[in-house]
Amino acid sequence: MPAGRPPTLTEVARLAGVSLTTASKAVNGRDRISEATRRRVLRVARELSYAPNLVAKSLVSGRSSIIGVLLRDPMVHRFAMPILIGAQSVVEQREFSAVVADARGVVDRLTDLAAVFRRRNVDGLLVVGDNQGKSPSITASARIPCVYVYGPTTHSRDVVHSTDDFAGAATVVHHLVGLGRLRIAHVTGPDHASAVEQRVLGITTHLSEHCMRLDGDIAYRPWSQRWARLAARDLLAARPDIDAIVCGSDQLAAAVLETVVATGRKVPDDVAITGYDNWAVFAQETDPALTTIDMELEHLGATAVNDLFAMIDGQRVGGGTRHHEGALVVRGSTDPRPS
Amino acid sequence: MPAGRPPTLTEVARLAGVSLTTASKAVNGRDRISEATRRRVLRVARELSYAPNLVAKSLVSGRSSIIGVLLRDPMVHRFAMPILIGAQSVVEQREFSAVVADARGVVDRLTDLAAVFRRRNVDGLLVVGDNQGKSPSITASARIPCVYVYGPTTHSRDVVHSTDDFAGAATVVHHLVGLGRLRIAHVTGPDHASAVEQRVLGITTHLSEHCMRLDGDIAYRPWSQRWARLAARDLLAARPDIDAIVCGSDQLAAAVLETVVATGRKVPDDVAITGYDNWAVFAQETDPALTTIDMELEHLGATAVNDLFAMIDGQRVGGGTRHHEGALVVRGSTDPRPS
DNA sequence: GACCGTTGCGGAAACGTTACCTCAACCAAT
DNA sequence: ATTGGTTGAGGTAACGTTTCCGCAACGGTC
Repeated sequence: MPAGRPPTLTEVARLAGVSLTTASKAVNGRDRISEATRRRVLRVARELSYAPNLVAKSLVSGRSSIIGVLLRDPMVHRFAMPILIGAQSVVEQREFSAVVADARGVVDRLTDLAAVFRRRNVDGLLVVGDNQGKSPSITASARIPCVYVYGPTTHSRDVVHSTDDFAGAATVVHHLVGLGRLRIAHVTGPDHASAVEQRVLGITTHLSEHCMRLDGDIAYRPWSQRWARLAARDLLAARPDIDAIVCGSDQLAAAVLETVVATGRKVPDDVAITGYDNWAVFAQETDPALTTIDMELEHLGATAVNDLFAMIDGQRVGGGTRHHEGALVVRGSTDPRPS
Repeated sequence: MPAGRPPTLTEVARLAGVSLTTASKAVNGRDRISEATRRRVLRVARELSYAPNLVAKSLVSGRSSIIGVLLRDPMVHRFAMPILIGAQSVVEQREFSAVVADARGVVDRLTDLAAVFRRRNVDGLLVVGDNQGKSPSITASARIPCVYVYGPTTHSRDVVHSTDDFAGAATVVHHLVGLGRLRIAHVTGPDHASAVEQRVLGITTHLSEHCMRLDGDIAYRPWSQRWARLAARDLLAARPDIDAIVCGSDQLAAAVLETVVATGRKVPDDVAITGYDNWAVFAQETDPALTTIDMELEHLGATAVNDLFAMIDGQRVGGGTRHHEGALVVRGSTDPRPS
């Protein structure tokens, strides 16, 4: 029954017998309007199922209630999506929309994409980076509020929300030490990745507080089960009395666990194993399931966008990096209790 | 050095000594303007690094050069992201942008989100569904071009781009039969999923063309390695002479392969194993790696958006479902040649 | 009772752009 | 030389809002 074209505020005003200005005040909750008139206008608006043309609104106000989301590298599918979902939920609460683009790993494109978004009057930019290395700061060239998530930038005063890899890894070690594990080894990703580095630091720092150290050399490997299996085999050969293996990801941990079990050792009785990421298809599918760190990426995305909105609302938001600890998820690979 | 506010076309016109209208013609490549004037205007535009205000443009033209992307259920992370990437690349080529929202599995929200997008003047809608079941058609209520991807809708005349699960599964079987496999079993996902159903149909149809049939009962299981391991164990016990196992996903196949190898059988010599999805973290990490079907989701997304643009451009696009076959990727789990 | 502040409402401008129309100048054909 | 079509250019309306300002009515205060 509604006409082909959606109703305009002018039509609402005419039907309600008021001026365009008054109708605008009514629907926007402005003052200088009587309660009776407001109700009358709102009733007509509802009848026509009027909805403001956000484009026009944006033009006159200079604010679009759209934020731009820039994905540096969609290769990190698995991590970008939860962040996006978390961000999206906040965006929606605020009755904003999110336009999304990805730079396909070409960092220079971030600046170009930001420029396009600016022509669309976006009110802010969320840049989803990469915890393996730094993303270029586009804050200066963008001239609108920018928040970075899941990865550092080249500019230290940028507002960055990152996972706390140091603390996460330390938590894992704390858990293992609490269980009485003494000979702990580490199998992880490539050593040039900053997340890997931070986690190693977290592990070694925490261990040395207990006057302990990692057993054997740290196995820096590609993020691959194939390599993890080899690493585990080598490790068990070199250090047959190992009693815990901290892995840099659930993907690695799944392969390590499989290999350890294949040697006849019991998990967790003989060797406890931990992962990182709480990636369900790995963490919940091994036998026993993996103790791991959930980085709470949805929450990370949501928090980052909240900061972005604060900046959009004109509040002063201090620069620097916010670290999100994430949560330890204890499962059978370290804890023998039935889960 | 540019001023705080981006330059407007009016400013370009004034500096170039022409009227606003003429400047508009120049930058938009309209006719009724001399080549000399156009060049002069363009030069000034470049100097000021003028870029049209897309919001204003959208308001007057009624077209925003934005498309809306609706995710029915972000749970299917793994599949939605490549589709999004593929879609995005076409969107970008056309100098469009994409606004994204997800319905978090609540299908009714699709309609609401579509309404919000319409207030933003989006020129079309891409609905990313789910190959497990039907998504509600929002074509009628949206009143703008709609294309659905990765999952059927409730309305048969909708433009839908889907993976061809029937053909994909048939291709796999064809490959196995060509390798001389005679006793083929099937381990797959839950039987209420339409993709599962189609694949089973593809398998059985193709087999019966060769006067063959599946060996043993089809194992319908959750999408889980845990269940796949059990299924494989049962299968090998019931049919110890099986020589091929077709799996409904790489995730299942990885667990099945692991279990088969654990019984001392050689893959592919004794038992060939196939997956589905070409999900790298599974398909390329087993030993040997998995022969599988790559659904080419990026291409699927791109093709769907191309159709959407055709509709936006006013071309008539016939309703119905387009099936994308995907590609067979042969690896060591079926083919003994070194890869 | 004159004055002033408040309240309710509407007129008009502004946002930056495109589309439509008009107008003058020019060239070619009658 | 008049006509008629084409070309380059500009004036103006329109898109749907919000915001600024003005105006009338009203109530209270000295």
